[in-house]
Amino acid sequence: MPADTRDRLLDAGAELLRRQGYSATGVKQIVDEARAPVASLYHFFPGGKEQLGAEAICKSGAMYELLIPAIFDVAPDPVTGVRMFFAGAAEHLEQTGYEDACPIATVALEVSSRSEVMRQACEGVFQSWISAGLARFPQVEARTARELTIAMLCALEGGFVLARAQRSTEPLLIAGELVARAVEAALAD
Amino acid sequence: MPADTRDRLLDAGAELLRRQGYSATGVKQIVDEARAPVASLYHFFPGGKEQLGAEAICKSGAMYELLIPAIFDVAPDPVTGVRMFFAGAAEHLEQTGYEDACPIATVALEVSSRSEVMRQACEGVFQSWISAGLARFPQVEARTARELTIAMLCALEGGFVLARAQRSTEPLLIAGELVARAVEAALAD
DNA sequence: GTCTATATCTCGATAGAC
DNA sequence: GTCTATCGAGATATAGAC
Repeated sequence: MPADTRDRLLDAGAELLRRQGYSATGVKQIVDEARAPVASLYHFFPGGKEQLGAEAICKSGAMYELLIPAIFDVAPDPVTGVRMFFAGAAEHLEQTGYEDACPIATVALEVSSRSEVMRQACEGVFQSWISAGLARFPQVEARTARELTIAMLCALEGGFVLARAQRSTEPLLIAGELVARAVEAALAD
Repeated sequence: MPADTRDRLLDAGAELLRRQGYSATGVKQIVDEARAPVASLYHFFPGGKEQLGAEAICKSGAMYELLIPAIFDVAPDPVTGVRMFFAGAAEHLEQTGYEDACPIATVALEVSSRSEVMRQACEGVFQSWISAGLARFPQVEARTARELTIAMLCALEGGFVLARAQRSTEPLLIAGELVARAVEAALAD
């Protein structure tokens, strides 16, 4: 039983946005991938490509956010959690031929100056990730937890940039180790 | 005395790639910005948009690379150098309305899976940045210097991603502080 | 090297029948 | 909700005169 057309469009859009970004992704490509007629896209998303894109970003963001507790909850401690998080990202990236990195990073860089709708969608996702990450560092004070989370996200996103260009997981793992040690130091205080 | 047409095309292309990425930048837009005829683009760059793009990325990369010694040389020590580097990036980003971030990051994410020519151009730039950064940490052993440099670039690139989406320099400064402390710790060993 | 003109294609989006 | 057909614009690239 296939998901309904609206869901298929969102999922197809999300996947294409993740891999090629917003500008390079055409509505034709989305509907083909979703096996949906063109008219359906404009039926479900009267705002066209931009509305579909924004909703796809939000959905991707919510899915990806679930990884944070999923990984940290099985880790023995936050430091190990950080290492596992980056190792998992590196493994997935490699297994997908360096295609599946962050679901929103490309779009965030691309359209932040060109579409306020898309930019705000990305901003919302980052905010939700920061909130979710914050909760993983209850041992330190709120301000420190916030900074550690933001630093972790920066390291992760930047790691993806270098890793995709170099077709190597090395930058991602080095960035992860940097964050792990920072968390370690914060917990020691 | 204006630069010759080829240079103007490269500079215009580099600026547009930095701000909007590869897919969103049209050749028409490049020649308009460069005040050059369309035919000139194909005269100087027979490989079309892709060749111009790759050369623009390389040129941007070489320019940006000069910032590394320019900043670190006037800094009293590497730790301060790192802080100044991130502060400078944050200031420039803010002053340009969050437009001028990394000249190659957007392209690196966008086309790494779609154009091998462009991907290799980005990879080459990152390699050269790593080499240049390495030389700024002569106090530690080569392996550590390399890891610090890569971590710094990851933090910088990721900081740009979050900063552009959030229209705030906060992520960039937090990421810079993370790296500064890591350098501090490495120098203390 | 630069000009004008254009070929060919794909883009996002819409119309109207069903 | 889905179909077919198509709009107008803009994309990359090329041709041929100068």
